[in-house]
Amino acid sequence: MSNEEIAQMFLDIADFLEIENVQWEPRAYRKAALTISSLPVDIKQIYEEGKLMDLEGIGSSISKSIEEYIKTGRMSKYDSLSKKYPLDLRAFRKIQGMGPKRAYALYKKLGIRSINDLKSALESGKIRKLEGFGEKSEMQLKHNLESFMKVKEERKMLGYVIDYFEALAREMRKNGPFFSVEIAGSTRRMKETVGDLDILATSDKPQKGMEFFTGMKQVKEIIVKGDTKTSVKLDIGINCDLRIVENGSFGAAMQYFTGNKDHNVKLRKIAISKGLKLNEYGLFKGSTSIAGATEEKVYETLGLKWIEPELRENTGEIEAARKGTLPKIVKYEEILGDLHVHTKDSDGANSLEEMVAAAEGFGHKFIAITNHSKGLRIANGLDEKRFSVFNNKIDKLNEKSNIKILKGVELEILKDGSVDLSAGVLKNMDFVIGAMHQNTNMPRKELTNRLIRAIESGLINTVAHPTGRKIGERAPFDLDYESIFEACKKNDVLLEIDGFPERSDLPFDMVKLAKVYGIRFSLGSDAHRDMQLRFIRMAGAIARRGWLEKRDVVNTMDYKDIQRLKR
DNA sequence: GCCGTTTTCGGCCCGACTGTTTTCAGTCG
Repeated sequence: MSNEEIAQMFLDIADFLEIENVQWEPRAYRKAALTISSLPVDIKQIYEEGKLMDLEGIGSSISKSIEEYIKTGRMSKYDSLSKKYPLDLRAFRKIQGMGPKRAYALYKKLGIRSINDLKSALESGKIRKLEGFGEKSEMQLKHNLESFMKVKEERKMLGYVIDYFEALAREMRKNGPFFSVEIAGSTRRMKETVGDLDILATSDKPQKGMEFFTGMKQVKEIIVKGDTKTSVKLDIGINCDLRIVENGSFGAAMQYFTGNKDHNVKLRKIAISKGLKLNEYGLFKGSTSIAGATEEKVYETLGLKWIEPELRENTGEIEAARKGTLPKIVKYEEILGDLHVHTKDSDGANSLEEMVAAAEGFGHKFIAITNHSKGLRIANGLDEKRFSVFNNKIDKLNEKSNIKILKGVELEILKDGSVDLSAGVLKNMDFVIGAMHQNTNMPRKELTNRLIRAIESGLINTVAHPTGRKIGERAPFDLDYESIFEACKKNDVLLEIDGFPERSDLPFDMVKLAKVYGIRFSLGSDAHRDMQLRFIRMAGAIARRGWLEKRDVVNTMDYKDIQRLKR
């Protein structure tokens, strides 16, 4: 049982109800599904605390369904509907242009239940003869089915594609018939993963703008093309939407296309409550636009302070903007260095000198080299002897280096919570990251105690990638995070935000939770080669999305103050 | 089915594009 499973069941129910032309309920179930799939904790835990109804979009009826499923492993509403409509909606949902109604029409008329059924029906040419379908629909479905089979459309990790995105926007600015070109959407919010790229432009020649865009070498395929909206598939396998608006609407459009959806819905409701209407073209009183050229004016007219894009997730930022209590989140340029970097002395690809030179190129003031310790054999971890030789090398390099190199280690936290290097060696280190890499499938209580013992040892500065999750690969550790946070606070131990894309750990929602405990954070790229130093930006993004301020992030301090951190 | 800065009842975001339609339904974001 997982949050995702329950979320999928609710999405199925929403589709079933849509087939039955039920009004509004599909929306309610979809909202509940979204809430559940984005929970940072197991929903069972929330159920056990009796707090299901506190969740957004979950009321008495849906919470009863969740309870039934947790207790019995079945959900009667889902069971009866899925019996009535035996369709593989989960697969169909992933095919562009295949909504619940079309799926049902195909089932009713041709008995299509699965992807395979759909495939053979398409091959036999039966679909084009159906009422409501035609040759073009059939072609389109064929095409979209193919791309579904080829790549199971997945989200990309932003850390890997953001440079490509920005280069694309730069090229449009430089050579296209646009006044301005800006990236919006989840990229602007700096979400860890993105499903597509949203670009917004202004131009007095929208048609020419769209021509230019669809003719770019990165564009592999045109999905839809109009004067204001065009969607394409890019060569890196991700869709890109371009919207062109007039200058007077640019702020409203930036607001609208930055999202997220819930944030926007709430803003529109505020507009309605003031007798106004908000859409991507502006904020309107009747048919008169009273704001729209800038985002600031749109927010201001709604009685809100402008909200940083990274905060726009409808997790309290609108209320804070109304009350004027928004945090002054840490700026990217306030992050002065990187506190988690490897060299080829353990499992990195570049030498110490190369990494330091690259860090200087990135504008860092300092960098902590944190190679693995001996317990992590697979990563060629260093023992006491190798560390003392390596640290001497750092001392020497520091004499001529333009940036400060901190002596660090990513220290293995063993099964019993002890660590694998002697206190003597650790004393000479500037920055110690404690990490669990092995035997992490222990029961929750044991794993929690193991980590707490390390936190209380007085030997580590920070807990590396605290949840251990890897996006799309590995689930987070089964830990009692509240106890971990309490222990960190009590012992003045930091939590790391690891910006390596697959890790993105702590995740931003847990950063926000941990901040409440008064914990401070260290940011690291976890770079294993020079170019990966760029991932510090992603760590900064998570910090911002977690509402952290400058004082919450030790990377904003002078290196001398980092050396003086308590251990 | 959910929710409350009008409301415990009566609303629920809204516009673009496409295809198969002679005026709109379905899908998407």
